[in-house]
Amino acid sequence: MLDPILPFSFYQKSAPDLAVALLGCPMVRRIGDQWVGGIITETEAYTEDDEASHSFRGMTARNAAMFQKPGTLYVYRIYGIHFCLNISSGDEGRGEAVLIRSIQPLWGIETMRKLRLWPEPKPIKGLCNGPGKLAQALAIDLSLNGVWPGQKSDLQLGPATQPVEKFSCGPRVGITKNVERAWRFQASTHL
DNA sequence: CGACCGATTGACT
DNA sequence: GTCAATCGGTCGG
Repeated sequence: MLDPILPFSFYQKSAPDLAVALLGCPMVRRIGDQWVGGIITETEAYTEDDEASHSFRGMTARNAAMFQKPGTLYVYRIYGIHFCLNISSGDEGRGEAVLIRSIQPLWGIETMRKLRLWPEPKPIKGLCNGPGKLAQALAIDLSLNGVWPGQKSDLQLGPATQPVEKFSCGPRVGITKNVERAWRFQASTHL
């Protein structure tokens, strides 16, 4: 587990600001009595006025967590087979969130490898570098949807030990609307 | 109610 | 480069 964890006030930022602030932060997930995870390296921001966002057409049963208090986890199923992890941002009642796209795996790599069904040794690089892969490696599913990542939670985030000084912006991946909005953020240094 | 599509991935040509 | 896997939201009849 992490100590300290990110406080509520950390999440009280606009989605793009939070997306940048989360770069370099550790994220861990409890698997049995073990904690696995790594450092966040890539994020994307989504807001209510954004056609590419699930919250664009208002609150539904699926996206309700986006409108809950900052920090609340929003997990949804994509293409019927994968899960994506998001973190609610902005004020409560606003449908904003940050998609966690990639982490640098650091802790419990063997456990994550098993969860990803990797019998053979492969480059660690491909273990968590994508929202679906990340969710599989950390066993993220709908049981985490709506959860606030606190001290007692099975998923926790902490302040960056070594803040990210350089990052790049670019178009978000896999969307067809608002493609000109460069709200994908990637840490430049591999930490 | 049915058709279509999506904040993805991995296997295959 | 193409394509299937397969769930739930959205839109049209």
